[in-house]
Amino acid sequence: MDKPKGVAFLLSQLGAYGAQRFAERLRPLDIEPRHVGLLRMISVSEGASQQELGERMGVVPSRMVSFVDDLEDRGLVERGRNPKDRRAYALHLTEKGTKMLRQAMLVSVEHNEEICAPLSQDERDVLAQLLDRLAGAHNLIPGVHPGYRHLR
Amino acid sequence: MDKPKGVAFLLSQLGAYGAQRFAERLRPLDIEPRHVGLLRMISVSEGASQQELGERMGVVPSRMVSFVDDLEDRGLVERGRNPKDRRAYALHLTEKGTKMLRQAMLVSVEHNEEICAPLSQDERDVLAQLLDRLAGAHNLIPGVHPGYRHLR
DNA sequence: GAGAAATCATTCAGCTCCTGAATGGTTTCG
DNA sequence: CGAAACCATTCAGGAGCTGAATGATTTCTC
Repeated sequence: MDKPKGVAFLLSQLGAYGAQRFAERLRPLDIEPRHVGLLRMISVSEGASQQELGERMGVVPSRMVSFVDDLEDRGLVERGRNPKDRRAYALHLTEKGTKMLRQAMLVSVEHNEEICAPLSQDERDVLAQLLDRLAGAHNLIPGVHPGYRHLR
Repeated sequence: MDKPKGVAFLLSQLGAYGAQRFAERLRPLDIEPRHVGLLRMISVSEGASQQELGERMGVVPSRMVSFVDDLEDRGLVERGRNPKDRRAYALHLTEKGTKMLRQAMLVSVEHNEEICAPLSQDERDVLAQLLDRLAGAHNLIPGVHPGYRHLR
């Protein structure tokens, strides 16, 4: 009765489940998964404009506005002015934002541990390597995906 | 510079990407990924009620209504009356629905092939086995996940 | 250098999706 | 029989996404 499920199907299932669990784990920090990537992106690209970041993450400008609004409302990022170009902002993390990112990274590690728990260390390595190959071959960049309705 | 990405992160990325690609492949059939699971569920549970199916797939009754509406509008399923219980429907596929499911399964196989293309057959087997272990250990049932906003 | 074109951020209307609380008809329980 | 449980449905409310405008600024072009 149990047909062997395809890899693509399993990836969708596990990806969706993992994202959901990660969101739950982040709840005490009052942020969501999508915010973590943005925080991280800002931290490695201090002073970038919204559009620069949006491009790298595959997020259209109008969406970026509300993402950054979210983080600014929480006091995690600041929209600084760029003296070279007064149209664009120069985004950077506040102190609170830096701490928050650090917290979120810890949560992320815990979460990863939970997901991998059923596997031995060797198996995790094998899995990580295979997934990395797939991600590379399909040109996946670490970004914020547009919301999408999910799974069969 | 390239930190090794966690398994959980890769799963989310690949799951999201795969779901998106699958949706694109289904577009010519005028259905979406979520419909495929429902068609499949109905086909293996002929005459089940909406609530039965919803329970197995983790979908609340009010959502089920519109899912079934979608399929009924496309002429793929019929809401038959259950003579034993006139509150509940007895859902079953129309002939068109059966054909559609068959088509969708073909698309699904193609899609899986595309996702796995970068890997050798042996590697696919290893990957499938590891993912299956994870899915089992985390109690994932093949269902329609509630929509969720995705990825950092 | 002045006017035209491109660029950055923003707003907004319109759409889809999801949830939870009612509602009506039907069955089952006591 | 009357009360409670149950199936499907509707509906209002909220969240998220998109694409087309808009205003401010910069860059291009002659």
